[in-house]
Amino acid sequence: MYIREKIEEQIKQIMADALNKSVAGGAFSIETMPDLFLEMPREKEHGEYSTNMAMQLPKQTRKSPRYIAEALVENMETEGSYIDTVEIAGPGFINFKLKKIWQYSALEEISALKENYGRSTKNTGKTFNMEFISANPTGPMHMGNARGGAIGDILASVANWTGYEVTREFYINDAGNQIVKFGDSLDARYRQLLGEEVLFPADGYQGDDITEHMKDFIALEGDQHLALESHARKEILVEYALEKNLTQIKKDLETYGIHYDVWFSEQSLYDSGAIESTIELLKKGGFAYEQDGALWFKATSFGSDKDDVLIRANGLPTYFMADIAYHMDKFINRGFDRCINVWGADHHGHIARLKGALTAVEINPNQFEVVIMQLVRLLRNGEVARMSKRQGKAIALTDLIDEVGVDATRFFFNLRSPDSHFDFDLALAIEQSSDNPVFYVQYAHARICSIIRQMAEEVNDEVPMDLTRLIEKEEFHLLETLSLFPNEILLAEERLDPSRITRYTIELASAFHSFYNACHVRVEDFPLMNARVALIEATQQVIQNALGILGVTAPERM
RNA sequence: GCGCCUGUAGCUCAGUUGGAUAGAGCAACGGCUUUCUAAGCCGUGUGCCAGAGGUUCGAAUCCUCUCAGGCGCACCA
Repeated sequence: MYIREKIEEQIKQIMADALNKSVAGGAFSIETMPDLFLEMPREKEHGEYSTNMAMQLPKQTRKSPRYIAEALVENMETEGSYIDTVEIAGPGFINFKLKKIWQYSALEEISALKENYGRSTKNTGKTFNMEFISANPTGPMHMGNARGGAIGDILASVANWTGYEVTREFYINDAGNQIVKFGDSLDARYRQLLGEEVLFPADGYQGDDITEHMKDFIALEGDQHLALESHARKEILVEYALEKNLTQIKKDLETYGIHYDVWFSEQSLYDSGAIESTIELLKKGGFAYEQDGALWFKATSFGSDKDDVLIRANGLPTYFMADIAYHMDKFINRGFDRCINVWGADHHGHIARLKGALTAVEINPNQFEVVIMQLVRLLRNGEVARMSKRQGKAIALTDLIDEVGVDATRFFFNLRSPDSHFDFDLALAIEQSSDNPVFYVQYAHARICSIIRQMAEEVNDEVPMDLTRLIEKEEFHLLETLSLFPNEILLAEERLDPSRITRYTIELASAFHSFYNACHVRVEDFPLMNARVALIEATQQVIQNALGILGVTAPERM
């Protein structure tokens, strides 16, 4: 348990005791317990913690907030606790100021836990499935996948730091309509390249990669497949190109710093019979019915405004159908406690129906959550450019990484909360200026490493370090920021918002840079110097841990 | 028409799930280096929190409506 949690628990206990004593002493009477809620006031003068408990009670006690607060404070036993002073302020806040030693405890925790500082056991023993990107394997990864990749991968790390056993998973849409289109497109290019006059399908994939695949394929196998019946030929072409694409996708994502534990094939759901058994289950439960030759799911029974097709009149299951079977596999066959998906905003309409379907097959829909990210808008020369794989104008993920670098790409795509609409200004991202906050954070880290290198010979172990010598306001601010790291990870997990970690690194770097400009580490006074060395080592450690979660490197020199 | 997301400083965004005087970065201006990395630090402004009602001790935050932008509303995914 970290120092902040210890203190918070202690204060809550003291609050509860004071409440009981006040009631026992006849100051007022209550019917229901108020929330023992602590907040961290923005203003320094209001102390480290504050509670609005007294303001929750006037209604049931018929006393004024200030009267209640005074009674509570009078009955507070703070002896031997971290609390230094208790004050009543404003309309009835009770503010707690702490003894400064608590911040030195935070520093000691970091020195002791090192690369594990920030980890917690909140979710130990539970499993967490993180599915993200899951793009059609019909072409290379593009910039639109970069945001989902960063969010999903970092959220997975965050979950792991809170104790979850995490599985990163990519769902390969290697079945269904898109694959049919893919096959049609490949086939058309194949035949065109071999001199046949064929019309390219209007809704086909027009990207150069399709043509490239077929050039390579022809170089390997010639025109021997022209004679085949079209269906059989497409199957061969798809198998060839899919394999190529997947290999490339895996390679590109590894470059981007993403490693998946599971690559789950949609086709395997058909092969294993999972689709069929899911259909049977839905039918048996009375959640599926036939109409117009199709099989429908009664989504309206679960709050949707219309039902959805499970199996088309042509006999082919829909993507929705496969998705139900897929999530049953996650929850029932593999027993995940929690499954999180990252989806683009254009898919938000699917959440309700999939949750409905999960409810139908007796899975608690609250175990399934979707992080909706707003789509990336690409700005080129101030103009909005749409990204579309079909038009072949998408900027490839690899191109983006080549130009901007992995660190900046991941950092930038996780800088804002998934909810926020995001403009990716190509010119700005390519420009490696100080506008890019990743440099700011890395610079802080490199700066510390540089000092530590130079201090290595000078640290005097004979003289004990004295942490209580750290008294400058910049030192306290840095200590306080360091102590917030475990909190930030828990908040990022609770709110499924990994961007908090990125913003935290900026805050921490800022606190360090301020310290650096105000205080010298290399001073004559050895106890102070050793304490400051401990402080910057802790800072270095936390920056390293935080950047590690982000998948961004922490350079020792810049 | 219906649903979801968004609307906060000139720009990009935070805002601890309802708290006290609404904050950062960028941009603008002015300062800081005989000493550990100036890719840094310090200082100076700006707000009808889109708008109107409501809920209560208290609202950027919750509810209703209006306006603006994005995304959905397929036997596509």
